[in-house]
Amino acid sequence: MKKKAAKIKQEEKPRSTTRQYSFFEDVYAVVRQVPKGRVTTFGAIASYLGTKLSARMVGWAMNGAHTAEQKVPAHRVVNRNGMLSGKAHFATPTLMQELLEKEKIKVVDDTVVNFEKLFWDPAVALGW
DNA sequence: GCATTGACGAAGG
DNA sequence: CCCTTCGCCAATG
Repeated sequence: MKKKAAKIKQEEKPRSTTRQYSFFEDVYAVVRQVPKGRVTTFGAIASYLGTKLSARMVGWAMNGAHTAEQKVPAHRVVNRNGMLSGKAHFATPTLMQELLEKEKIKVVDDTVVNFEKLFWDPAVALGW
């Protein structure tokens, strides 16, 4: 992977509007690294990127995920409850769940079963 | 350029 | 325990 968000923390980026993608790429990079059969949360990603206080931005980044050139396994990203909060943003309301089930992840009532066990923390997996 | 919104999250009522 | 409010920051109207 050419792009990595491994050491964004030390990156001192200007808050200029010139960023355009920096933030988004970081999110995509992390999400793409989520192992199959695992899930992560907006908060975990946000925290890893150093913007834990604004998990919403991660959501926004995901909003543009479908326009990303490279696929982004957005279905592996759920909210802190393990709920498929973004399922409504997929092509079909059931697509997200189907993709997860394809990875052996059980989904009941729009929530990932054994979410705590399947939770993949980028801060830990990628090395904080 | 101000107001509203949003795939979140934590706290308060 | 359910619902509302607030914070965060970028995008959009």
